[in-house]
Amino acid sequence: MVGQNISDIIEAYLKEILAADRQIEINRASIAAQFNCVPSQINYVIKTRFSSQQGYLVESKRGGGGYIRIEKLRYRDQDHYLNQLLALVTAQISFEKAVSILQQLVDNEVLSTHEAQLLATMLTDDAFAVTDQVATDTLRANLLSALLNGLRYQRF
Amino acid sequence: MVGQNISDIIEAYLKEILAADRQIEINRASIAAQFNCVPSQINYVIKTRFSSQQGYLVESKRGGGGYIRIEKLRYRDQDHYLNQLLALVTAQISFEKAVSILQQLVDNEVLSTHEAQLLATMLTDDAFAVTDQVATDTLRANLLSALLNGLRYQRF
DNA sequence: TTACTTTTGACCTTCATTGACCTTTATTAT
DNA sequence: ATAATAAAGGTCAATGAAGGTCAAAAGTAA
Repeated sequence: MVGQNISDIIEAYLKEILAADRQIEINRASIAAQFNCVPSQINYVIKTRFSSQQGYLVESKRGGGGYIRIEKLRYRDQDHYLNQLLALVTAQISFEKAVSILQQLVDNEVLSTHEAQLLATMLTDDAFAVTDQVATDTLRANLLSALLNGLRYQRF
Repeated sequence: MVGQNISDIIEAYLKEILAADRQIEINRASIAAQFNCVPSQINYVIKTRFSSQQGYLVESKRGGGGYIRIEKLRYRDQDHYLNQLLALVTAQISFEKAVSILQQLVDNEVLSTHEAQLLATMLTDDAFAVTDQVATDTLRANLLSALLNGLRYQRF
C-alpha cells in the first residue's frame, strides 16, 4: 500500500534491481520515459533515496553514451564502516537521520531489526522529555555516538 | 454514550478496519471528507485515541502521495511484569540501577544479552555529555521508561 | 460556574512534480 | 584538427499536494 507516488515506485524499481546486482547503470531519459515522468525526477529520486547517507554511491557521465551508475555500498571491514557511520553523526541529529543510520546497520547485518527497533525507541523525541529542540538533538547525537562506539568492541 | 460525536465515530470506523487488518493507511483529506469534518480533526482523533500508550504506532508522510498509517501493536504477555519494572524507574536513576533493571529483563527473556548490552551502552553517563548529574539521571530515567514502554508492544 | 472535550480554521512544514536553462561529452562535417 | 551539432545528464526555482500545529470557539458534564 506504500508507494502511491512515482518517486516511490521508481525507488522500488531501482532497489529491486540493486538487490540482485548491487550495481546498476541507467539512462536517465529511458527511465523517465518508462515511468512517464520528466528526466529531472530521476535526479530527485536519487538525491532523496540513494544518498551516501543511505549507503549508496552514485556516479554519472554526461554526453553521448552517458549514464547514471548507482552502487549499493557494502562494508567488509566493520570497524572502518562504523567509523564512516560515526562521521555521519553530527553534533545534533534528527530522529529521521538517526533511524537511517540504524537502518544501515541492519542492512549490513550489524544489528537485527528488533535491536534497531529497541534502539530507535530510545532515540525518539518522546524518550527525552525535554522541551528544547537543540538540546534534544545534541543529546540524541551523543547517544548514537556512544552506541556506535560501543558496537565496535561488542562481541556477538 | 459512546458514539455521539464525530471523533467517536471516526475512532470506531478506524478500529473496525484495524480489527481486520491490523494496519491501515489513510488519506487525511479523504477521511475528513467522508465524515464531513475538517482535516485536522483526524489528527485530533489520532492523538486522543491512537496514542502509543494505547498500543498504536502512527507514521505519516507529507507531500504528494502522503498518508497516515496506523498500526495496532500486539500486546505482550509480560505486560504486568513490565509494569512492575516501570514502577521501579524513579524520576532519576543511576546507571547501576538501570543495568539491574536490564538484567531482570534478560533473566525473564524479554531481552537477549546482546540487546541488553546495546541498551546499557546508551544509558551510560558517557552517552550523555552533560555535566549536571541530576539532569543526567533524569534523562536516563526518561530513556529507560521509554524503552520499557516500547517493550510492552511488539510489531508484527 | 467551571473544567474538560470537541470542533474549526488560519497558517506552517514537508515532500513531489515540472520545466526552463545549463554543462559536459561524443560525434560529424569541413 | 576544428567547429558545429547532437546527446546525454545537472540545477534550481516555481508550483502543487499532502499532512501538522495551535489556539480560539463551541459543546458538554459536574
